[in-house]
Amino acid sequence: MSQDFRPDHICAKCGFRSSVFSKLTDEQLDRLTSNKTFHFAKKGEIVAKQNTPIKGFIFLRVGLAKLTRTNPDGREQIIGIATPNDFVGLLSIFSSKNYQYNIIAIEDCEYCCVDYNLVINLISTNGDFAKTLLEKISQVSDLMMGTRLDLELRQLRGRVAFIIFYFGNEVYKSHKFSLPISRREIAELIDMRVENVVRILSEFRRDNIIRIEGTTIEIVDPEKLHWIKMHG
Amino acid sequence: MSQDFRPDHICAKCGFRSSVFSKLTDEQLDRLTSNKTFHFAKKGEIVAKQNTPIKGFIFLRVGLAKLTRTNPDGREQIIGIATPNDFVGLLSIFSSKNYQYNIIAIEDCEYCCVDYNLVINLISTNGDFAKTLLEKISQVSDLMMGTRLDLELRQLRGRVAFIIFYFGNEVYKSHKFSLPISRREIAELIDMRVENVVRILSEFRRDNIIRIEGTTIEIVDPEKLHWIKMHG
DNA sequence: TACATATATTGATATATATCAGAGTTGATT
DNA sequence: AATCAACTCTGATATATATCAATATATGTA
Repeated sequence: MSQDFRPDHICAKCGFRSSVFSKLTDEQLDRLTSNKTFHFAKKGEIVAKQNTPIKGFIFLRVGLAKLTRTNPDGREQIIGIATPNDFVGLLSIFSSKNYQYNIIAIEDCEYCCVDYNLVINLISTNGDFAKTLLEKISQVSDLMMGTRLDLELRQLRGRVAFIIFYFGNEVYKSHKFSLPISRREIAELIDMRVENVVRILSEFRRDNIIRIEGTTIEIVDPEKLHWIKMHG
Repeated sequence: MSQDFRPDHICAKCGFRSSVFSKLTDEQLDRLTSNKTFHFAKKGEIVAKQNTPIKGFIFLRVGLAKLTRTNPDGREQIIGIATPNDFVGLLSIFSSKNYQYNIIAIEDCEYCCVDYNLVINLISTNGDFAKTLLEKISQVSDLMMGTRLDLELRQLRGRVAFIIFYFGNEVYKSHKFSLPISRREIAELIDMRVENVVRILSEFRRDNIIRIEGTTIEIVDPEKLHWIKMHG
């Protein structure tokens, strides 16, 4: 985890300006800019660790990260994937002094960390900002909960189709993309076993629904994939 | 859903006073009191309906309610149980104009409904209140998400044990209680089939872990139940 | 009371998923 | 080049869960 203050990075010009921080005054935004730190994380590096103190708000600018949870029995669970311009770990940031999840880069990442107390202060002094933040938190948690509930209804084929669809349509917005996570991680993300992930991917390939070359996946038959996602 | 203004119910003396509304001034609390409505809902009655406009913040005072979701394929999913002094439907209230879930009484309920715009106004004008509300929302969503993730890891026996434990320890705080939901509803809550709920309950009874008399359940062997909850 | 309707229960069977075993593949390190 | 570890893949088998069928029990209602 390297750090770089990058004075050239002005929060006002950042992608976040348009969403959560849109209601801040110029003065407040300046304060934000001078109280943030800029970081890099290489693929595999830990951005935040479960059960360690929350230092600040983490905003993912570039790359992908996974949110994971290590269970008492040692089993790893991936809760979700964070994409650029996401608040990460927003869910638990107000309910606990510690991160509830691990945040781990699954692609090389750039992210900002904004001081916790500054944001708390902004909430108290800027009601519109507080409201915008509430909306954002509500959206994030709603989306995550909805995704988990959707997944629970599906059986394995449907879940695998779901996750391929997700990366193709939501993350990379292309029918051909390089899967950023291993088969094991897919299994951890959609609550199944590695062998079955592999098996079903092979099945999809055999049925000409997808093409697989190394880590690259190409969706050949989106309609069939979508059907499986909905009815599999 | 009957309505009753009950002038004798002063928000300042309500259970909520101590949690979310603790940071309000007396004047603000007065405004709250005069802008809330008081309601009853009999067991089975709908308090709020999925995809209908959000009227206000619903605070459950007495009774239990279930949060449900009707899926495209008609399958019903219970997301969670709301207990007295809970905000209900808090998750999506800021992210959508419509309720994302149904709220249905599973016991006779009393609840308050506070005008949406008033709360929004309080957020903008009272930073400490905004912060408290953020914390509460964060807690609620964290708890719900954690519960879903916990359930996903378990197989059927573990899930059934989980839910009996939940009602005994969290809701009724007694080893003997009357189950407020049907077998079907248990199945919808922990994502399994009615027949298997029944089967596993019978199994628990046969193994002298619980006793069943009609809707009444008595936890006879809490240790064994807890073991199954954790390792089943 | 009698009827219709939802719920509860159990057993037999089919299906879905996990587990186990083994072999091929890749990537990093020495 | 050799080695190791993690990942990928496939087949055989065991286990968990869903489905189907049938009956019993409750619950509400005309």
